[in-house]
Amino acid sequence: MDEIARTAGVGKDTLYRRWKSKETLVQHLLSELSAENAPIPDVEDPRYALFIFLQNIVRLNTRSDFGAILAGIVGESARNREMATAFHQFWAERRTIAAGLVRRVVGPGASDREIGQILDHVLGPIYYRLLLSGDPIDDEYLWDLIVALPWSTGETPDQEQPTEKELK
Amino acid sequence: MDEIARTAGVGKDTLYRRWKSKETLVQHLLSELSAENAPIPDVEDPRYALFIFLQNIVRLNTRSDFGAILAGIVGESARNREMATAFHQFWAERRTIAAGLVRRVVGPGASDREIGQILDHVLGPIYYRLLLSGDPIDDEYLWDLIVALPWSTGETPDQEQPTEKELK
DNA sequence: ACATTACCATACTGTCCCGTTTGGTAAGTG
DNA sequence: CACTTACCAAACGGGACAGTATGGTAATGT
Repeated sequence: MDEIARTAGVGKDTLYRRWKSKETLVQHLLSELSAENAPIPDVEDPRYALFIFLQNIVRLNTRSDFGAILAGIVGESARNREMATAFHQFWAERRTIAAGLVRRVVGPGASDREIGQILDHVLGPIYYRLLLSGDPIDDEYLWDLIVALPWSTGETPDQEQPTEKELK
Repeated sequence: MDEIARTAGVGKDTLYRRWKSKETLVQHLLSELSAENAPIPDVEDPRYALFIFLQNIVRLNTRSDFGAILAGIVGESARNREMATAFHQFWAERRTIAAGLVRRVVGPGASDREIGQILDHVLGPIYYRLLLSGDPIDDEYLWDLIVALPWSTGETPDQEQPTEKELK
């Protein structure tokens, strides 16, 4: 808090006038950063859109302080009940966003439960590597995740990956 | 620390005589608890063995303080470099154990990279729910994870799940 | 019997950090 | 000008926690 106020050139007073507690601030911060740095890609191909989305998530977690913040919240949620609920609510928001992308990939026939499972299959390994094992995540890994989606539409996807240039 | 000493009926003095710092204690604790509460199941059926293994992981994280400890370490690893390396090493150990179980499921033909990916597919969703989304994990969910293994041997597994009684 | 050692329990120190309070400053309003 | 409002900065209070120090107790060794 002190550091946030200092680096923001703002009084802690002002922070607490805008947000009721540290938890609400963090929750707002997570949603804001996520929406800004990992938005819904404006791409027509469903799989490619999902790929870019995942790529942005990885970039956000590895190239900025977001990953460290996230890890810190995980630890704090273990002891702080309010923080835990705020954290879970954040993930619920993010999941609905990602669910739209996934549904475009697997088709509208999938049930909510199926969509949820697919989300776990896509996001789980990513955050498992980011937060726990520490193994690196490259584009090929992300693409394999998408290709391996169990409920993918039957058409065999071409394994070719988009070049770095296309991402921008 | 105070709580550990108190619940253990031991003086904090003694704790610090046996372990140099809190970090070393926690590291020892992780390996010990994992090996003790999530061992390699002595079951002949590979999928069932993997199922029990995952079930023990979930139980360890939800029914004891292990989950909270784990989350705390995640947070601390974000700022403590030594803790991060020790943490990653812990996961490497655990992965090799789980890799043996997975290899029994998918057959000896799988490469190390494939095994690694499968491990991510199995463990990722579990820890994603445990640490991040907070969604509950029941036996059906675990079984679906195993059934969905992309490199499973061709035989279609029967969806029937083992009863609670068989677990002991 | 005496010294040493191991040990539990508790108190203590230093640190960190959330949230509040206070003092001082500048802008806007009547 | 008087008054309110918003704001930064710093200090403060309180609680949590890691690690150390101290006192007392029991066992062991000589």
